[in-house]
Amino acid sequence: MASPRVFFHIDLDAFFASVEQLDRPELRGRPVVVGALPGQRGVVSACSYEARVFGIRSAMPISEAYRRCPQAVFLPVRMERYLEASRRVMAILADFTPVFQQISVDEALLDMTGSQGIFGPPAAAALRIKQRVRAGTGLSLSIGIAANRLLAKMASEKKKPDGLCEVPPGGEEDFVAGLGIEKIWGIGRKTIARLEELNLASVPAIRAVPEGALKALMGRACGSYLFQAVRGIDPGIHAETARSHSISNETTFPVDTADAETVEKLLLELSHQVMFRLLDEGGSSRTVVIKLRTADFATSQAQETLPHVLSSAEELFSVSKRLLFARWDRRQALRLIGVGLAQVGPAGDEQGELFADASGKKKAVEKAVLTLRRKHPDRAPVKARFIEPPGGHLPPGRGHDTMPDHGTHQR
DNA sequence: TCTGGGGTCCTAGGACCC
DNA sequence: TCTGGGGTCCTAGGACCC
Repeated sequence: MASPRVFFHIDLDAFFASVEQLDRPELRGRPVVVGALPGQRGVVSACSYEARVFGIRSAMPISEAYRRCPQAVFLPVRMERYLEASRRVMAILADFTPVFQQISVDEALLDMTGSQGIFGPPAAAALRIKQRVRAGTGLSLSIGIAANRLLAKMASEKKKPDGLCEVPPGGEEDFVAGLGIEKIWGIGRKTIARLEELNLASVPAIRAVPEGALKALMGRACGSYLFQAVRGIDPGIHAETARSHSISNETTFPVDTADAETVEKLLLELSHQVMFRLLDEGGSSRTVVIKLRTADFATSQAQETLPHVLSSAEELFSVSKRLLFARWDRRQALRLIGVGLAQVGPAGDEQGELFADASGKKKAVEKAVLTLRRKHPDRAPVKARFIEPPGGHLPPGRGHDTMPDHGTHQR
């Protein structure tokens, strides 16, 4: 007979802000907001619990955060540092089980099924994890324990910060019944609004609806998801199976622009960033995606699948440029542009062949650029024709290369 | 409130093939 | 000339999460 499964969901508390407070003791006990700086376009990436007292939250516009608490310490995102701290925490967590899934910079899922013989009851193991992470890194975290990933995830939310919450075996339905629907993972603003319209804005109300009716009202996938989630059944969040994925980089202009050359320059840089990441992970893709957001915040995407695998940043640039300029109504200023690759899979033989002949040279150039970027991550590659004559200057705000930002919520 | 950046999964319609 | 049903690939958009 199989023993009941035991999952731990680990969530680092106010992660980015906690790392800043760790590095700078004078910030401890003070409201700290990590993200855009006041005056810039952007949002809160993470904030300390002291800042939350003022109503500051992740994803809030920075202007709003400043209005609520001008005396807070506003800091830029130092992703390299957070990634380093994250790696140290994850290494400790991985010591506790071979079945370990990192979900984001500040979250992990541990399958602790059958670990009782080594660590004792789940709660005792969880306390050991918290102690070891605190001793090893100075960071605090919250742990949710349950029989599946969905419940473990919702449990870790419940007692933050520095919390421990266990859903006892058999207590699954009661646990979910005690939650507001906004606490259920996967149910966001739009779904709540729709459920309210239908007078179904509570767990018991949703439970009373048969699965078929729920699917008819909310759509097949959403209905089926809701039916299971309100009963504490994991509909399959965070599957382990590796699938094709996507890689993208996007940037909001400091000021909206309708200048083609400015747009093109950024597009070139984004193409390099994306291709760099593709080569770095040894992936390949045939599908180019561009994204644009106009001054009125309307956002759209266009994509094109090529008959062959992308072979260079130059090619990515030329395809994305064609797509973007076909989409862009030049009377409208742009707020943001993005470049991405979809359906990224492992690089196969087709790529080897491709690089072996015609594009071998390009690939060599690409590799050289990659190496350069590793050595000088602060410098963006610029095409010769974009380099300004002596005395000229590079466009503002585009002079540096950023690591991908891994999110906002409750860091 | 004047709204970042990086992702995932789902849907619906059209093209094309058998 | 009008008619199937199923499958795959592609595109655009939407919801959600960190």
